[in-house]
Amino acid sequence: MKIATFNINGIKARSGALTDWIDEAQPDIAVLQEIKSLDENFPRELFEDRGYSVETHGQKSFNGVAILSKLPLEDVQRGLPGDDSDEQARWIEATVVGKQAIRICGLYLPNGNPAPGPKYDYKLAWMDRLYHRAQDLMKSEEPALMAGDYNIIPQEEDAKRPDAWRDDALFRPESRAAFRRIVNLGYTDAFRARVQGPGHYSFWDYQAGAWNRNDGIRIDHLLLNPQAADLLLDCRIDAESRGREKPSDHVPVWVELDL
DNA sequence: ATGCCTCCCCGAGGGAGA
Repeated sequence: MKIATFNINGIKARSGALTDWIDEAQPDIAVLQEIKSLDENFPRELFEDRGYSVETHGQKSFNGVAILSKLPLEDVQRGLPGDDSDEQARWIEATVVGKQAIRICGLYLPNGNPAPGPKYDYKLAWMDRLYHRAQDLMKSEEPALMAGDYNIIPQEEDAKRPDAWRDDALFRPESRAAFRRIVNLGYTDAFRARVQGPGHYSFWDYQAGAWNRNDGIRIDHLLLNPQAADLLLDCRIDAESRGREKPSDHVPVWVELDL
């Protein structure tokens, strides 16, 4: 089973690039971030016509996440637990049953810039809530995966120019420590379980020819709990899609699981 | 890079992204 994450930077602007990618990559499941759309405005028929079930958690203009799945999506939950006053649409999860069941979580972690400041405080508070959800998924002892735009550069090797990101909310020590605190519960960064070394990125800025200079960062991740990591067959970044017409600034990252 | 694009709002130009 192929499970992908893709920050599409607006469903309205990306419907063509997204359906092209889906038709070629044929993911069984795709979690999407930054749909920037209300649920009622999401063009679900584009995906239903291709055989996908569609669940969205959108908001007007900003953020918004979705799950597409060729198998039924069960027990759908919207919103990350831990703060009922949080109105930003950044979390959706559902269960999919293949050879066995897996809990699929799609997330759009706050950017957090400028740091320090209230947006950075929100990022770290959100990551604390994520830690608690990750803890519960660990306790379940059932396969679970948390995939999305983490807005975290885990290590220096995950940026072409780490010094340019030193004071950025994506790379500050507190951000990386909060990410490691979650990983250290026992999660596997699927990409790093399959590919080592520098030069592998999932985001390139639209500005200053970042793509042409391969000036990227790796911030889109799939974290697997131990029961899901047992099933890991492969993990890849579809970097090539960044060079196409009207691309997102992120590219898809996917795992193949023995499910 | 306190911002070189691109997205969204809609019908100008500002906020947000990373």
